[in-house]
Amino acid sequence: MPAKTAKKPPLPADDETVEIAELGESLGFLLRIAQLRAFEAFFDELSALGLRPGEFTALWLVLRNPGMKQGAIARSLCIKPAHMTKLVDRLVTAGLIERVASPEDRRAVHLSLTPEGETFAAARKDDFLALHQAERGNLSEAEFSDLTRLLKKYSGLD
Amino acid sequence: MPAKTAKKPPLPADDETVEIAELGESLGFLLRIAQLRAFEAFFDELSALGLRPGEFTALWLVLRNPGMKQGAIARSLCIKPAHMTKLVDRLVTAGLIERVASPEDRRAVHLSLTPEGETFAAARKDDFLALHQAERGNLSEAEFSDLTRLLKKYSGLD
DNA sequence: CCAATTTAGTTTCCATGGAAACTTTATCCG
DNA sequence: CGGATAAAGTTTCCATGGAAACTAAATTGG
Repeated sequence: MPAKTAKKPPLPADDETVEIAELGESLGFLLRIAQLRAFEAFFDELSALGLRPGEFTALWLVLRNPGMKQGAIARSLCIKPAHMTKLVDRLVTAGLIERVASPEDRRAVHLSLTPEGETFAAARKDDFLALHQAERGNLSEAEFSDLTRLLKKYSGLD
Repeated sequence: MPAKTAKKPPLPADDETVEIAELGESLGFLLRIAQLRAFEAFFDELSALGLRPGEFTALWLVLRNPGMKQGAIARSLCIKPAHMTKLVDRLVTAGLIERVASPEDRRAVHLSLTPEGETFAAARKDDFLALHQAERGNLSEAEFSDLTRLLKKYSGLD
């Protein structure tokens, strides 16, 4: 049986070692795996919050942009309108944010934190910073900053 | 109406420009946005294929690891067993791969390409390489290679 | 100023993918 | 050997998120 040359030691073919081959250069694949890791970090750190990643992110953005229209928040997070409606519903039900009808445009809705939401965000600020540490994983500070810079450039967020 | 100045200068608050703030340093957020871009690249390039990213990836791995057990493929792609069953079902229905009962372990299933699958993979090899180009997007060769290296390290794929 | 178009958000429906329970087979250990 | 446990896949059910159709309101062109 021909030795299945893996990258490091010339492994004999066992029935578990899979040759990833070109996938190791596939950005789509690597991004998906990396996102799984990042989700793990999120839940390790913030599972006690009762918020999922999307909800947490939206809450944070409302904190930083009080009174912004729902659609503007959704676009900046690349969340589709249909999804945003449901996400905001959950945050409203949780008592963290509120919808305010726009005086100038009666179709539009402005989002802001409730007093409970303010309290919640203030209390969780440290968790958020801890999350950034946890997200770094096994990367050095410099590697982490390279990685975020490259991802921003790739995504067109510069 | 005030001119809506672009992203850079210290903007007065208009009702569309959202302050991303700390999210710009959140790896989870950046990975999600980057993955959306990568999906766009995939569909721009390979939409005519009739395969979704996961199916395409699984097919490629079976091509590179013929006869491997279904579970081993699933683990290496971080696909859960339940999902893998459905994904393989679709590829079998499409006539591209086949399940072969294992002679040593009657619970296990080995996957391999059908002749149609072989033909398909051979014909699409160039598309796969073109996809890698498309995935690079606006990154230079060096940046792309840095990015994939950092993602692999972060994901523990070294 | 009114019809046509566009926009904000919601609703409904569907596809993707995970969790848990289950079936069948293999392994472990007394 | 034979019961307990573990493992490979599958099935069922559920949560997440997108597409399309819809409502209501704003804008635009004639």
